[in-house]
Amino acid sequence: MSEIPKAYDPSQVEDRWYAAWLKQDAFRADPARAFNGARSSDAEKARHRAAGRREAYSIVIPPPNITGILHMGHVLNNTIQDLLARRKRMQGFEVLWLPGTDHAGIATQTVVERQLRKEERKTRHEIGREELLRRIWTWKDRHGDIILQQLKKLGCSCDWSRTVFTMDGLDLRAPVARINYSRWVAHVFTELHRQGLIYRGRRMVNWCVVARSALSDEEVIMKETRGHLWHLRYPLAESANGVPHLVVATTRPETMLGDTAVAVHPEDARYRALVGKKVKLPLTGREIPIVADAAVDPEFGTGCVKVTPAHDSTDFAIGGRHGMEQIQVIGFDGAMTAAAGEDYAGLDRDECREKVVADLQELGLIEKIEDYVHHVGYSERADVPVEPMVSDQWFLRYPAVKEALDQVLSRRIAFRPEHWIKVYEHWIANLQDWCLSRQLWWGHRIPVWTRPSQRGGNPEVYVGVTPPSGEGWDQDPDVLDTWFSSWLWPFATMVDAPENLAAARKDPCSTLAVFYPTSDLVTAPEILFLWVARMAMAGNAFMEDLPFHNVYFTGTVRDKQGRKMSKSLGNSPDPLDLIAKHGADALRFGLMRCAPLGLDVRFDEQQVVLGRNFCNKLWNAARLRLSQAAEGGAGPTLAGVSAADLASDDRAILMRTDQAVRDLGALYDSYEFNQIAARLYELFWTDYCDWYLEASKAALYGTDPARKRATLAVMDHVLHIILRLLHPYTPFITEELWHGLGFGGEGREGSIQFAPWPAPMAAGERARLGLDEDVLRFAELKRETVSAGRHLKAAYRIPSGKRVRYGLMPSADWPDDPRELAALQVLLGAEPLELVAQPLPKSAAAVTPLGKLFLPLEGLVDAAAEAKRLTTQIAKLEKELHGLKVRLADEGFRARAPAETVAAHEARGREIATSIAAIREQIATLGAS
RNA sequence: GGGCGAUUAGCUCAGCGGUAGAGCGUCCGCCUUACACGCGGAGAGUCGAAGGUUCGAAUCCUUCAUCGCCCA
Repeated sequence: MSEIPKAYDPSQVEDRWYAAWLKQDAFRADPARAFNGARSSDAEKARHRAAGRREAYSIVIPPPNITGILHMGHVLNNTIQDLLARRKRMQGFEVLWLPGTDHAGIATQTVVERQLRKEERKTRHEIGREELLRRIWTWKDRHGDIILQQLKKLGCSCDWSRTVFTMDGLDLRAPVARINYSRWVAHVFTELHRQGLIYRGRRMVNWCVVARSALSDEEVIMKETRGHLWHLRYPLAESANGVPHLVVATTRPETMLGDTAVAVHPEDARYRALVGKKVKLPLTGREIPIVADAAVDPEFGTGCVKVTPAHDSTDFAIGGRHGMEQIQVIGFDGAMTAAAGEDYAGLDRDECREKVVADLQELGLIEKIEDYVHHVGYSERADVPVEPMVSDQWFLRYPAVKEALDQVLSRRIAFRPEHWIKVYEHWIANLQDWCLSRQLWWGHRIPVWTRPSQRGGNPEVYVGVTPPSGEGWDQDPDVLDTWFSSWLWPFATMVDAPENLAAARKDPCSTLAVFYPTSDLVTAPEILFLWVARMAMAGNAFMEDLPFHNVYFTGTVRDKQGRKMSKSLGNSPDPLDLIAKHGADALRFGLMRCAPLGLDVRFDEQQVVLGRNFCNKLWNAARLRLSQAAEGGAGPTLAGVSAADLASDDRAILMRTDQAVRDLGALYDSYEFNQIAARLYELFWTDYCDWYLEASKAALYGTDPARKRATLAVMDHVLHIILRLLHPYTPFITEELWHGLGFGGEGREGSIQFAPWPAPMAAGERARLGLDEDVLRFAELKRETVSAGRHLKAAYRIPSGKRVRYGLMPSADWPDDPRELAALQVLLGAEPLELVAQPLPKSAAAVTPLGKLFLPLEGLVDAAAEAKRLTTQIAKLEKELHGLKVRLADEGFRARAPAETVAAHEARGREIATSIAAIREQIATLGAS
């Protein structure tokens, strides 16, 4: 015993086991020994099973971005995936958890460009496209899989041999990729283009001036912003009815330099007479028309709005309807263009705003400035205001929209929690075409080539997976949105290249045939549109099937005060620090314990401490068992144990364990991971440690070898189950103890990872061991009795550990069984516990379900205090009794409530009345003692 | 402005029609031969507010309030 440390030290255990698991190839998924359950009839399943094949279970990881480092959101997300995967492995499934990373176009290119600027004071244009890409690949070599290494510290059981990167196939230094992911991206583009769903258009798009690229609508975050509403005076070019000027209200005065009109609502009587006339645009001298357009909201400002077709999407539409010119005054870099006029050209858009306002003010053309709260779109990555900009881009009309919607509405794709269905439905109903092109270099280059036509006219266009033959072709310089590669993730990670899709489908042992569709997807709701919805469409469009059966949406991990974790707040703990301090098991268990389905997670390091304490408790429960090893039984089996060998505590823990096994099944079915953790905690800590182990000490330290043998058999049986139930949550310590307790064996087969998931006990076995409801009922009476007895000690300030004499005057429920007396004695810390026929004199007493309990105090008993204590108890009981009586006296209740309820109330009433009588009796005897 | 979610003990959450629960924190007592990362005991809630349905509501319905998220 002494060689096993008292406190559990995870640092000695976790890395060792992770390395062992990798060596055993424990996480490798082999399609050859599996079959696709979702696509098999019952008869086929039976045939597969007979051939020794396992049902497949698969998860694809939401690929973290190569610039990322592990944060609490990843820990939550990946712990959930890991515990799903581990449980399925134990349930006998062939599990594929497929890992990988995504190339994060904007983020990655930004990181490397920043480095370039800092270290060499160069821009990407100075070093050129090829050199920049070379440098990003080098950067990726160094940093790209940091996060995957971190997931290993967390214990994630991914099949690392299948790791995919969304730009696999593009690295010129490694031309042969296991999965040519990039070829898939080009293939899908080409195919959708062929179907006419991808087109090129000149449109108003969201422009990020930092990335100098277009963004999709989903990459724009609307932020509430305190700004101003500037009311500008635009003088009329020729006076009309004595009106000197119009007042237009705007949140962006700098755009006035690009105004091409003033617009009013056609029904607006105030301005009807002015439509068709002109105003003189201040600062530019240009004359621009006053037009009528229904898009104008007469309630906004003065009802007159300035129209800037090149810099506002509503104005773009108005401009289109009225054939207006688009004057681009803000450049793609965010600085004012020459078209803004020589006073403003070259200024940053923010500086320009200040100057325009100052200049107008000087001219007396600002009517007023109001504070104004409005919503401004920000670039998700660069966190700067997005500039609406007209440019030529590639767009996609989404494919398979109907299928993707129907599958979610019909629950064929089940969302958990379900309320995300409505959000999904709403988004689908309001779909806008997806702007696919990005003006970046890092990513999948758009597979479109053009060359000038030989005979003049429109240039030739070629779209294809491989470059066209012939001379003079130029490839589109832009790359595709990163999400345009991510949306293929569930299947493109499973087939080496699109041209082999048909073969993969036909081969029943291919990864795709076995593992697609995937089973569960675990992700954050923030990417419901960016990723989940689009995967559903891509799956249907290219696999003619949904990509996953279940989608679990995690909550957001927040700090104790409910704030989102962020770098700037510094409130985001480093998970690796937490692992170093408390262990990965502790982090996993602690986090899962406080992460409810459908709610955000309030995280605090205290939760991890709780996890650590739990692991330590587990460690010590195993130590207790090992300290008894010399007299150990025949391993984790109850086969040699008969009902007669078992005391009520043995039966109770067997039943509670069995009940937990059943409860956990239902909780896993409903993805209530925090409840699972709580249930495990209760079973192990409360039921097993606090009650069973304490009671079992009567047998362990007693003199009856048969009792001791039976007790050890029960301990082994229960520990054997508890370790397996806990393994998905705390994989490392359970593996360590599995072997420490001698349950495991050599190699992969001896690992707890492949030990069968505990099954509910068969009815026959329950009957054989005498496990029935009466056992639990009696156990409850015993708990109440013990609590009452301990309370007596505490009430008289007797240290709980001090062994003192107790007397029990048993009630009718007391079984005539010396084993019960021995257990009760240990649980009470009594020495001795005597059965008595008369009240013990000079005693404090408690009325318990199993009898009157006396604690002799040899003159220490304070009759007044004792009377007060007992009277308080009576008051409590009487209050409850009163409530019951009122209800029972109610005719409506008697007439309408179910008979069992009435009976239960009556029974409880009798019970209370009996207790009250007994306590009164005790008070009456106080004076005599 | 539209939609969704939350509101239960100091904190984090269970309970979702029949006597208000857990963990943590607090207080008191204990180094009781597995564990002080522990053990025993105690105190603590008019279940956000107001109506309604019901014999009975934390639980179902309506309205409102506050907070959060998504979409405009």
